[in-house]
Amino acid sequence: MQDKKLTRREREKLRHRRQMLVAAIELFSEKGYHNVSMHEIAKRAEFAIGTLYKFFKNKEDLYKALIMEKAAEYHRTLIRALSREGDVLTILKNYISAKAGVFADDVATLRLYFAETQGASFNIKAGLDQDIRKLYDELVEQLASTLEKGIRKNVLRDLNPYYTAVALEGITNAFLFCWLEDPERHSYEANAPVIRDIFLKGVVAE
Amino acid sequence: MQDKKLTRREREKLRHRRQMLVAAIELFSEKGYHNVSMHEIAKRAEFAIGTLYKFFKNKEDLYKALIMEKAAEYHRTLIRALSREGDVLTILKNYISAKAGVFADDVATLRLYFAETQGASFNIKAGLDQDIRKLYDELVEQLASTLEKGIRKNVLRDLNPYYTAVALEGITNAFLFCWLEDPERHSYEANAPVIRDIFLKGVVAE
Amino acid sequence: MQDKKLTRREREKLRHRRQMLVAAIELFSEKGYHNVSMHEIAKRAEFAIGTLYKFFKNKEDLYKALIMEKAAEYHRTLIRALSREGDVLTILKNYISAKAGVFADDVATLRLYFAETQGASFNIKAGLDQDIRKLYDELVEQLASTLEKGIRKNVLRDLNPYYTAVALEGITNAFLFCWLEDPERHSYEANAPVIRDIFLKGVVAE
Amino acid sequence: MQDKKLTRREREKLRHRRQMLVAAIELFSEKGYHNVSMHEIAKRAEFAIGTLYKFFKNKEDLYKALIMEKAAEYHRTLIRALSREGDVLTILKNYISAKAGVFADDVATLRLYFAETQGASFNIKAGLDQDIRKLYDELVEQLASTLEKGIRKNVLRDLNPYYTAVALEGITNAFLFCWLEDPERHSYEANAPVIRDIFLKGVVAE
DNA sequence: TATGAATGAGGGTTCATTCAT
DNA sequence: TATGAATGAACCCTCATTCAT
Repeated sequence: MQDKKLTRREREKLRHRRQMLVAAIELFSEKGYHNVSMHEIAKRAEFAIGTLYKFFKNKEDLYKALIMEKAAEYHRTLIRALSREGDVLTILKNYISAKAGVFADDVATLRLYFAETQGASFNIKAGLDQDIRKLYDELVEQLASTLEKGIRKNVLRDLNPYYTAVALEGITNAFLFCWLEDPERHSYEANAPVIRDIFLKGVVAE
Repeated sequence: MQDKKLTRREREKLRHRRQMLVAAIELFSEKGYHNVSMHEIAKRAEFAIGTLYKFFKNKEDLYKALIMEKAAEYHRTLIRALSREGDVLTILKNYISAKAGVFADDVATLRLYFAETQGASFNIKAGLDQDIRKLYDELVEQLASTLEKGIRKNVLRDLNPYYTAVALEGITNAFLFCWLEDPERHSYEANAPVIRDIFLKGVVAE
Repeated sequence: MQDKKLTRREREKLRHRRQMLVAAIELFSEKGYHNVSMHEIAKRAEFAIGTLYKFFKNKEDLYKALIMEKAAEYHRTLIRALSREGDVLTILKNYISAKAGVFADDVATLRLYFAETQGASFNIKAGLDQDIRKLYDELVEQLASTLEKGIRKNVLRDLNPYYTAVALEGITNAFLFCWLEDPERHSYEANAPVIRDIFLKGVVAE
Repeated sequence: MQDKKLTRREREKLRHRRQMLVAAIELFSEKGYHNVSMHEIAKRAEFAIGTLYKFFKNKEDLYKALIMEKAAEYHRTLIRALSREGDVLTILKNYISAKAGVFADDVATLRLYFAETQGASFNIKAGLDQDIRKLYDELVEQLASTLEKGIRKNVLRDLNPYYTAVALEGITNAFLFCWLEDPERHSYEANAPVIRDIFLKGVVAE
């Protein structure tokens, strides 16, 4: 966050690290973890292979760092959207919109995130699975507790909050996926109202 | 389909092929495409490596055959559910239930199917993506046209049929995924009513 | 031992294994474990690198197999020499001669054996050290017990049998080493009488 | 030798060099030449890698410097022991004792020295072999000439002086090796009388 | 036809060494 | 002079695929 107090050397190092991560995200997102070699990443980042290994212990480590940094940011944003003051319906609307924001200009990362969370990832890195799932579970719980609040206030119908959260996730991710597959045709932002329309109509009381 | 008219030789061959595919599904589903070797598959199927290659041109071919056979069956079942006579709401209810039926006792294949369709699969086999997506698109179109029928008959609200179909897919897949991750805790069948409740409430007119 | 009952395939496999070990011994002996690559060994043995790995799990495994096979043979021969019937002095003379026999036409292996046992080997393979040392310790114990017999019979002076065994090993190995360094100048066989002369004179009673 | 006339700068430099060599000896002795990296040595010596290379042209150079300095000291001590005035038997007794003195409190270096001289060292540095062997050969020659003197004076039996020297080296090294492997159990100093007993009994006249 | 030994390209990783600061 | 980031050759090993039997 605060690069200010770093020496020039340290700032350079951080910049280099970021360059490597950018190259890696691009390649992993284009071709998938197993179809990208460390040499390829190094080349794209314009560093020698040895330099790459100075920054990341090994390929799995690099991948994990990359995924976890992005996932943490994503979840932080969404948790924040759910934590804001206000009535439940507004919070849910904001939440639906916020989902687009995080990856707005970063389809590559979204692809990776989906590959990891939706696609029955196969333990690329032992532990990554667990770590990322923990984040995801936290998010769903938070969403469920928001929904529960709405139910208690009779704003929402009396549905199982957990499964309602799952349903909302399902819908929003489906639209994100549409956008991912063909960003020209399917704008997530433009479709957010559709999501709200269907989902909220399905869950609000009365 | 019709093993009857085949010679014993041909029947044997088909049986062997099936044995290989079963071994492959198990392994791919446990460990993912890139973490399974052809030798491993051959061994599990109790054939020599050379024999495996007599049946499948290469690893990608084997994988594609496997995925496409299952996907075709899956889509056939769902398309059939959508093609039945009857009122739209009943069709939709049946459709939601049918989704569970296909993979009822075959989590392994479901995992693979999800990895391939939800998880931003990375062109394991050039072309597989296209082929499977074509099936999927057909399904969504068919679903959309069913919904459209409902809209025309004023059974459903006037929503964009395509995106409504996307939303339904999103919800049902989310529940399938829950089941996949923890079959003990999250029975898809038991949750089908929740899906209907939320989704149909969201889309039916009045 | 008994190749007779093996199929042709199996005999071929054994022959190939032997060819690989021969290539490996030559190279390791010329340049040392760390200065020889698996590719080099494969090339010298006229096999592809992958074939080498079909026979040996990894480089350490190959090395260990090689060393242990030779060491076992060496120790078997010497133990046999010590186990023969007869008076102690004859046994010792035979033992001294036998030391040459094993490596008579295989300087390469002797070099490796010395590197491993005399040269403070640095655990090329965890466990190799232990395994080979166990063999060596057995040998020294056996030698010590032979000497002890001689002492009890008053054929030898009353010396500590273990350290006397160590001394004999030291002398014989020193001569083997001479031969190893310059086989033309220092024949072990020709020098065996010198060893007997000095050592036996030093230890016999009277 | 003479640090006195050196400037502070030069004295510092020498101290640094010594620190590096100490770190290197420890590591090489623990793990062997090939299992120690230059970075490791630099770190242990608490210098930057670049600084290490200011002092030693490369890894081989560092190793050679280290080995040769120790070897030179060792041989100097032994040659001195052989050069003293006095009767041959006393000289030999002193020589046997002196062998322990050099490495008395430096097992690390002894390990390296043995790895290099007994263990069929594999030309870690082209030339090191030759250089160290030259020292060794000088020592054996000197020892042989001492023995020859004894033979001429009829103090020793009429044996080949060179091979007798080889035998003495063999015995003493075997005991040093015992001590090296298990310093608790096998004290070289305590065993020196055994060596003298066996060896001298074997070589003295009458 | 079924077999499995053999192949070798290619990938992950290490580490001695250099050089700009 | 001391530093340590950067380099890239070279190594170990895997595995999809072929082909003689």
